[in-house]
Amino acid sequence: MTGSLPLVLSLTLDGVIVAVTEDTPRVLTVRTESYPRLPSGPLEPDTDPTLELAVRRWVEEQTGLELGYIEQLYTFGDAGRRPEVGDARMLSVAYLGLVAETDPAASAGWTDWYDLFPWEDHRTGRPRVIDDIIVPRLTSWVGSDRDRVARMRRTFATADFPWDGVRVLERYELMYEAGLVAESFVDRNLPAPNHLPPGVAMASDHRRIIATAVGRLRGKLTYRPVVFELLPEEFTLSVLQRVVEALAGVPLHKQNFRRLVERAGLVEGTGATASTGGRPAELFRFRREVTSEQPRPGIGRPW
Amino acid sequence: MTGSLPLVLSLTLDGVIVAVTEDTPRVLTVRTESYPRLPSGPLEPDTDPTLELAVRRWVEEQTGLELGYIEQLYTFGDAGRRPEVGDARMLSVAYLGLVAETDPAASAGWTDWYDLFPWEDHRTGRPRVIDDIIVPRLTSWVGSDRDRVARMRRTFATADFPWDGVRVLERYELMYEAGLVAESFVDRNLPAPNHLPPGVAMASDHRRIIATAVGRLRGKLTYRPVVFELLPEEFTLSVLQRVVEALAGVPLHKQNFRRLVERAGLVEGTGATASTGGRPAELFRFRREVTSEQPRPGIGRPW
DNA sequence: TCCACTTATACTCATACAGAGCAAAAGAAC
DNA sequence: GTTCTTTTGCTCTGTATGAGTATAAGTGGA
Repeated sequence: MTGSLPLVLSLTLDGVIVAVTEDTPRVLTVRTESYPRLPSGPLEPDTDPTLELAVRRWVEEQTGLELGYIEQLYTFGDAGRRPEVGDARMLSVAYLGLVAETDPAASAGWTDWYDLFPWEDHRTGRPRVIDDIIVPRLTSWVGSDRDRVARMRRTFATADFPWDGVRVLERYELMYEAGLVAESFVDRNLPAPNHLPPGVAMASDHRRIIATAVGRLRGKLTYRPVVFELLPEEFTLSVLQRVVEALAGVPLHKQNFRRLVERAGLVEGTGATASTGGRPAELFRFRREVTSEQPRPGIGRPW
Repeated sequence: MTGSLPLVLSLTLDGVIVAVTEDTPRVLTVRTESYPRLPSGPLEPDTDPTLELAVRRWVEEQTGLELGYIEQLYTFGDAGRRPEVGDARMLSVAYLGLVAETDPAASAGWTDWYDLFPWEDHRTGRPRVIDDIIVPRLTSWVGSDRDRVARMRRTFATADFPWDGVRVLERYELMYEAGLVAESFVDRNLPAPNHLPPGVAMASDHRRIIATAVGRLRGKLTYRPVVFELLPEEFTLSVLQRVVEALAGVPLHKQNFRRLVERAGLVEGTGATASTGGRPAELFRFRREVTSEQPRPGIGRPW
């Protein structure tokens, strides 16, 4: 037996590619026979000069999309994170990318954030599913464990705690531990029960990775002008607001949002207008110069 | 020749372990014949269940310290990040740990942040080295390149730009590119010139990793109560303030700092006092409960 | 043509909070 | 006691945010 030593360590790159269309944030996924997965593949040590370029390569190969903005998200490397693989130790470095939506190759498609995490969309109020299904089921799992009680309160905003859009991963992990997502069972080779709360499952720990990405992006919105990566060259302030709301998952006060964006010098009017069904709206474009003018541009933290 | 195939991929874990004593933030380093390095070592796929535990293990083996708080920092994996290694592709996952200072084993020691980055300490005003040495040398390297001009302005706060303590990595990278740190030369097997700005060099890209850690920690201070990991059980508000100032690298307004900390409910008095050379100060302790009370505790963002 | 409706935009007001400084309190050193 | 040092309490001001009111400028239908 020559040449094939057992692989003890393998490194995969996962891309969480986000776009927003029709007020819905979506993530790029690859279809499989079972659960959908993120575009991903191993690092080629000899030909991929950087991890980032490797992600770009895999995403393009599997979905046909060329990426613009991209940043490293997290490295996942716990033993048993992919029980389906067995002997090899899987490590994966996940990246977050943002694109203005375009059509991917046929083998790929877009999956709505809020199909993955229905409890995360608070734009039209607190989703019914939280108090109708999730909190009751969590409550019985939590029992009288002080720590679990605190986690539930803080993540799902029970007992007067305010909702914090950034805690996406904490919420997912709580539900995972409590056996409220399909992955809790799949990972242990158990059949998923019938009456789980809604929420599309994904392969491996990809839903967890996406939860990390959603939280990161929501946080970043408030202190870096990343939204503009998701928008066309020109846009109305309402469109901008709706994209931000879609990502943040909460509604924003329209007048104050405008004030914030304009005061921060993030945009400049183009003179042109777009008809909207009501009074026509002025078109704006992102002022790339803010980066070199303002100390830390971003869309404040009203949310 | 049997059994020794070329290693194509190796995974190392690096720990950036921070402590603050005598108003100086320090990072745990291991002495070597040449440049000091971070405690680090490869992942043992069969015995390290998680990356985090592997870091803890390596740090303890090499320095004798047991870690408390720890979080993942970044994964470095560019080809050529360790030119000294040659054929193997090195990947490293860095972690940031915080401890109340104790004595490490003899082979290890503490290195001051501000010996590594003398330009980062603005507690007693803008360091002379910036305008006397760094900015002049950068200016000639920058030339008329628009992008470089903007980077210098934003990172080193020239031309009325405010100083941003978080941009530690950006500053280090600018200096690296401009050939103002020893690593620029070491990495290319060139002898380092004599008249570099002050700043202790480290092995491999470890100074870059520490720069990442410093920036991350400075940022995190403002929205998570992490300082307390570095403090003893009981402390005066002045001690707390000095530790925060040491990390942030900027002076804080004493009265406002107190107001902030107390209003946030981060601490509670113990009744006891400590003599200080002036009026005795009350001793406080961290209120761990804030985590479950406040939505996002931290020490505001006055800095 | 006029009216109802929709969306965009301008402005106001109360409150909270950050930045800055003054002043008193409580000990130590002499 | 007096002086010095550090802690602690409090005030004042400007600015940013949260929330709401009012007006502008289109569309579509009666």
